[in-house]
Amino acid sequence: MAERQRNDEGRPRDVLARAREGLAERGVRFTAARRLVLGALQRARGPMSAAELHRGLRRRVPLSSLYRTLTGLDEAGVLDRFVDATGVTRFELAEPLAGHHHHLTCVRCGATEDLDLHPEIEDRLAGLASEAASGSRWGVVGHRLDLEGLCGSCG
Amino acid sequence: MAERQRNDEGRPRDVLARAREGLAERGVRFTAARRLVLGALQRARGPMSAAELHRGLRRRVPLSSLYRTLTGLDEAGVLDRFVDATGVTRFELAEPLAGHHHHLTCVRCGATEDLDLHPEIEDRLAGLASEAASGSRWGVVGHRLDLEGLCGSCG
DNA sequence: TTCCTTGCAAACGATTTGCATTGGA
DNA sequence: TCCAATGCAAATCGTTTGCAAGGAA
Repeated sequence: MAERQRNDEGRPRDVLARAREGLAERGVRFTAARRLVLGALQRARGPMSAAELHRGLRRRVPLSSLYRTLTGLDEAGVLDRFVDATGVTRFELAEPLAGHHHHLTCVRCGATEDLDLHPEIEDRLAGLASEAASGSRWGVVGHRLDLEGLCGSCG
Repeated sequence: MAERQRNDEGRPRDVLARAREGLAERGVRFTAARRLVLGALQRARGPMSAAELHRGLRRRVPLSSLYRTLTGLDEAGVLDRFVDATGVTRFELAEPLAGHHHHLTCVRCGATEDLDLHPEIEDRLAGLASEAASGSRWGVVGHRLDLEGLCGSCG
């Protein structure tokens, strides 16, 4: 349950390779800071905030630079970002790299872990979501199912 | 699809009555400002931000007071709050008052509309969520399914 | 009187930006 | 050489808080 191997593209080599490509295409350099961030996100058990990354990285990268690094990776399509239940932005490897998954989030502190659903459950969910979307007047581009609970420290 | 009549407790009278009770129990007064906010939320088609309420209210209530009002109503159990995709906090009548529902949110501007699912879909979703939760090591207290799309203005 | 509630201004925390400087292809 | 990347400080934005003044029970 600790291992992370959602699909073949989730392997480290591919992540770096894809990242390098995506960045190159946009004329964005593949610098040490960006490599560090990608490494940290690969190792993480869930999406991380800028502050968490800032604490975690070996080489000290100023917060403002970190934000710029994250924005660059995001725009290059290598990262996804979303705002967690406490209002802070969290980053993770983009879905094509990390694989489709969901989140388990702590309603009290915002801690967030990845959650892989059984493929059969995932299928049923996709069905539900599209049924639900069919009635709507907006152009629906996706869905998001998060389970909310209390993490180890807050529980 | 435009009407809002999720369950019997969603009726205006009950909202005010329940609010009055909840507030009284906590020694919180049922002031004009609080009544105004509840009225606005009842009329809304979806959860509102403090800024939106601030613009919308007839009597001009300073933002800081508005936040305090909202916090009071939240603590009295009359309101629910959550952080939207753009990081701003949105408020809506609490689930026991407004009925269980989901949201359709604009990934670009954060605009959020209520979305009522067909009861049968809702049942299937609840089943899925509990199956998904059963594998987790956290104490799961709920789930949240949001559909993401582009609203009328952003589409 | 006794608390709760207001207003206003100042404080906060997360994130962004301006600008001068450094560094890599 | 040149343009992107960096550091640092200052600015933003949504939200919260301190404090003195106003109001209702």
